[in-house]
Amino acid sequence: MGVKFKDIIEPEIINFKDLNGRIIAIDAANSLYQFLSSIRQADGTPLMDKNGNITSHLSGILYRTSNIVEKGIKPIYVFDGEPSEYKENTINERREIRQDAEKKWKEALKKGDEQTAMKFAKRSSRMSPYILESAKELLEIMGIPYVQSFGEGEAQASYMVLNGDAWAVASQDYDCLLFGAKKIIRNLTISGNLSDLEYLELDNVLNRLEITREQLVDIAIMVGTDFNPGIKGVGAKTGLKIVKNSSIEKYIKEKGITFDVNLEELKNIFLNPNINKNYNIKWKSVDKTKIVDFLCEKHDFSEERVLSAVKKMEKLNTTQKSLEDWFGK
DNA sequence: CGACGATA
DNA sequence: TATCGTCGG
Repeated sequence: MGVKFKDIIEPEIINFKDLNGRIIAIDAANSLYQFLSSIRQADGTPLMDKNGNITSHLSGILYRTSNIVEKGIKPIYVFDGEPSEYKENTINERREIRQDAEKKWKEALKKGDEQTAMKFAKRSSRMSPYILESAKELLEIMGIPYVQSFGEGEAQASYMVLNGDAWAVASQDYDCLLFGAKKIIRNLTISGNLSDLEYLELDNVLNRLEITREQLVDIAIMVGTDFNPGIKGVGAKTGLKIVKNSSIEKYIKEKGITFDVNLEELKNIFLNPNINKNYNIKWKSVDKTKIVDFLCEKHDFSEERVLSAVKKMEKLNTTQKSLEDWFGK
């Protein structure tokens, strides 16, 4: 879900042109979830090949990636590793929501209520090992690099920006601000009004709010994150006031609030995440034979459509870093 | 979500 | 050229 910062964040609107030549670290889990939940038929059934394998995510990766490559962007997909033990409650909660949604989806299908069916089908989306493996296989064939995180993908992607290996992180969640991503892009999609990409710079966010990243993390912990439930009644605006006029420590002491986890450890999930520093990034040209075999032969995609996406992919500059990333700001 | 054809 | 509706797998 991600931390609820909407009330204190003022994103800039940018255009695809502003990303020309840029390396973007894409939160893979975030993208895959979007594809799985939204690429569906009217009754909520995902796209599938004739063997019943889900292909919605493959469709999403193929068409979105080829589009952004055509626009001069060099993508890197960053996959999640092992979740923190602090995330257990969130994971269990999500599983229950999914299972409940699946039940309601099937019930609505029996009644022939497509709208309700679709609503619950979207919520039933599940990230299986097959989804992850097939996504990585497609990226390899497309010549798009991906990085396997040790922990949170957003933490890894944020580090990659800090380290100069990517220009920005693309994710719908604001969590990468907590992980220290200097630049963040939301709505990196081709649909939408072509120019409603949201852009955030961490330093601008902190300057405007007149707080430090540590204080932003404190706000998140009070609002609630994937790793802790937060404090009831504290939203982003209240949290901001607390860190500016007082502190999270003083506030919980005054209110007699106790966390059932160690506060410093919770902060460290964001401030000192476990990072895989041994990654290498290389763009290759798309393998036309393999992509046709994988998508058309194995997964029943239309060859005509795949080839037109392949054509867009051929714009990819396969040098390791773009000029902008060597010399740019 | 994004491709593609229809429509104007 | 822009917007809409339906299909894709």
